[in-house]
Amino acid sequence: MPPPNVTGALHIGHAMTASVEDLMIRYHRMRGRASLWIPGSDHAGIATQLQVERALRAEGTSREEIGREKFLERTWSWKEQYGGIITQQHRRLGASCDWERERFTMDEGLSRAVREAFVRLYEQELIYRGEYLINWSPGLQTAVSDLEVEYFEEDGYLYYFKYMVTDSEEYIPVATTRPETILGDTAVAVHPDDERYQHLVGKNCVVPILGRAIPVIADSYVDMEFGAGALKVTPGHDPNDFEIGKRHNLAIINVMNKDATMNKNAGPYAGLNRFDCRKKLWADMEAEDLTIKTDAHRMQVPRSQRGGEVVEPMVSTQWFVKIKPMAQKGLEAVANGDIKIVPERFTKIYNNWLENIRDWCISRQLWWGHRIPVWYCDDCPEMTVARQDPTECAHCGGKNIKQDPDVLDTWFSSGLWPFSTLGWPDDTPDLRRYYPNTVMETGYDILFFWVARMIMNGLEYTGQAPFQVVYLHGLIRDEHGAKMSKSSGNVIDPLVVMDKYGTDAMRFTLLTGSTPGNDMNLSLERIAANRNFCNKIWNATRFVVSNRGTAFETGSATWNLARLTIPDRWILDRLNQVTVEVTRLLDNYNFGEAGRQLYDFFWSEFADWYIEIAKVRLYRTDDRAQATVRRILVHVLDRSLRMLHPFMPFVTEATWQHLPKKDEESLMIAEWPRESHTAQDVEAETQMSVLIEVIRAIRNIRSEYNVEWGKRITAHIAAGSYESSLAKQAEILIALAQLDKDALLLTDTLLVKPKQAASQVISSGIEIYLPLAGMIDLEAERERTRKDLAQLEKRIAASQGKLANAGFIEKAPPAVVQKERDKLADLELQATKIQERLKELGA
RNA sequence: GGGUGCGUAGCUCAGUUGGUUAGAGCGCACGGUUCACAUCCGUGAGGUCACAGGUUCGAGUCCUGUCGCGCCCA
Repeated sequence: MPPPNVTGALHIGHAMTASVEDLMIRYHRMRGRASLWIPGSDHAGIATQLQVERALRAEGTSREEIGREKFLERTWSWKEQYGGIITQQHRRLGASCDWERERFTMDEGLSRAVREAFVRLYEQELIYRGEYLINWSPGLQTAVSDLEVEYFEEDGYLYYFKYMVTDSEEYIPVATTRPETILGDTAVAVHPDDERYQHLVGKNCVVPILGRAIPVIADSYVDMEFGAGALKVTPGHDPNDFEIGKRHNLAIINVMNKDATMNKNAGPYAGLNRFDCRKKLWADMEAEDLTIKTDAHRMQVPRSQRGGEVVEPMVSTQWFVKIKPMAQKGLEAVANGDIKIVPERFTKIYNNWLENIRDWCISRQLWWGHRIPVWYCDDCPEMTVARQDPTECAHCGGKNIKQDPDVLDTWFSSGLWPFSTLGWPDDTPDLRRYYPNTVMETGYDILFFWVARMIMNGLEYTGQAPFQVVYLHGLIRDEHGAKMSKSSGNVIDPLVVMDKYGTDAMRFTLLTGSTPGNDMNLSLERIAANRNFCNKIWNATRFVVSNRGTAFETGSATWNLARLTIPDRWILDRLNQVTVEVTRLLDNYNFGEAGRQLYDFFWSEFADWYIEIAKVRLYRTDDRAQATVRRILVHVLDRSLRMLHPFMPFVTEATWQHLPKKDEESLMIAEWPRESHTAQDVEAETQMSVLIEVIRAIRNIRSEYNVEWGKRITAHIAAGSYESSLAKQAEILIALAQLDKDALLLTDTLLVKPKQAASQVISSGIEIYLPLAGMIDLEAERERTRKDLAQLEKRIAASQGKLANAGFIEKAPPAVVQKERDKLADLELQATKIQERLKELGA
């Protein structure tokens, strides 16, 4: 289970994650596989620290005031107080994980894993400390990784100004979106092919106001079309400029303090914040006639994912992981099939990210987290990096050592989750048994943050891919596709949903509402519909249980085929098909489709038809027939509940407990239905579809003529070759179509067709006449019949066209051609009957 | 700029390797107090599958392009 933030509250995304994972774990558990699902939470460095700091502020103090030790104590007690909330909420979702193995990223064991990981990487020189341009969050006062920065398109200005060439009246026009960084410029760059400025390359320009001399360089990074066609280079405050600076060996000048005010390098602007400095500097430049113009401009503004303030690229000394070698292994593991990503299209995204990855800045200027296990020595320039806290410098033996004050990125520890939770670095029985894991499931939004890092870490530390399959689910949006956010007030709170509609309804909605990897627009109407489905399950069970009698057992005994009626055979056949289909779909991670098929089967076939048909036999007195139908009702219900259980554990368990059972105690550990290998029962399918069609046709006519449902009516049916098979279902037909038992006329052909009757022809040319005395409007009847005929003729024409096509006959599979021929024959038969009827009606 | 997903009924979405008349839920219309269920039952209306080409005997499904929306990366 992806560890949620320890201080967080359950949101709909967690509910989605838990639902999908619980579905998988329950499914595989029922199939008898060793299934382990480890819950836990991560310490969420920044988020948690911010919350505790807020609490301190409310008390009129601050973390600086109480000091690091007190602050950590305070944070631990915060964790004790609030950390349990989300696990309780997960229990409510029905998450059947292994609660005894619950872990927390700052646990002793997991912390030891972090320490081990860091030291190993350091020893392999995959970890280094360096001064680089990082993303600095002035509000949070810490560095953040590239992934923690989000870019927003915002309106700004493009400022055009003059870079005066030293000792000359000439200038190079330059455009920038951030004039305050002019103060840190160390070059002006032009494109090597740019004829306008070639003669100036090698000369110097003068930094406005400050008067520093900086070189004009040529670099093909410059876009001649953009802005003024030349670029000011500020290696200290822009990532691209930083790269250019490295290429040209430029000086790096940092003009800002850590709180984003200008420092002494900014000369007269020192002390101003970055935005005030921008205004003042520009005004001063205008006064000196160095400005050209300002244009409105849409630009990409980097903002902190947490605090939301503008992130400042700044040069700073931080710890980094040299990620390329690890990324390479991560790419290979997916390329060679050791790891499969579902849906597959995310493989490309994963590859693309790893191919262009940059070193990972792992140090954070926070207190809450795993402290970096590095000690600096006052007596020598060396550092000590150790698994155990050292008391002296490993190099000179000096006692004056100080630990690095920073902590590690939270993802550094959660990236070890697949094995650190199993006891790594120790060689534990759990690690041996359950590592590598089978499936990693999570939202695609943390593919990079977490999944990719787990893969790289797993390969690096254990030499094995940490899991075989990565399944990514989509994100939940509101009913119109907008992101849920507190500010727009469209957040759906899973706790509220569970109160109102029940956990099962919410789970089923989340699981069936979309396809793998695709976002889902969640609406309350849909949840309500699925609550109704829960109700359906409940009531269907009530019906079956109240009718189950006492004298039978469930089980896998084979059926006495000779005793089964067509509807019996049909529902068993359908059950078997659904079992095969649902199992296949679940094995292929098509959870939504599996759920939808179960829904349709249970409601539209089992409840709407089989149960209704079953009543006919249950309410009459033939004991043997009753026993058979009861047995089938229980069987189909039992199998359905088993298959529905991973989707909706509560209602299925509660209902299933009312069914007769042998030695299985709980549905949670009951056996998953096995498919029977008997052949498809085509006969039952055909006869049932005819029966259903006849019933529907009669109901249709009744509805059109507004015949009261209570009124039993006469029917004459010319069923052709279906006469005898339909006759066997007469009782059902009478019950479900509300026919007058004594007036039903069922023959192969009708010698005398009732004139004053509503009629309909259905497939196989079966004719249905309902003599509705005094209700028939012959003109309306002619109209209806004509309409039927017109539709039929359209289909006949289409079918004939197909069969007249030589290419179709030759190239299409024979089965498809035969099917088309059969269809056409049937349509033509129907058309003939309808034409006869029209003649009778005098049209 | 690169990549990727989506565009199917009024709304929210399915549609597995191309092959009956393209489906569901909600909504809508009409009718229902049958002893599981009004959180229900029955019947019905409603779609040029974004657009334009192409491949194919056959395209919602495969290919190319266009338009619109979203996301990721730069």
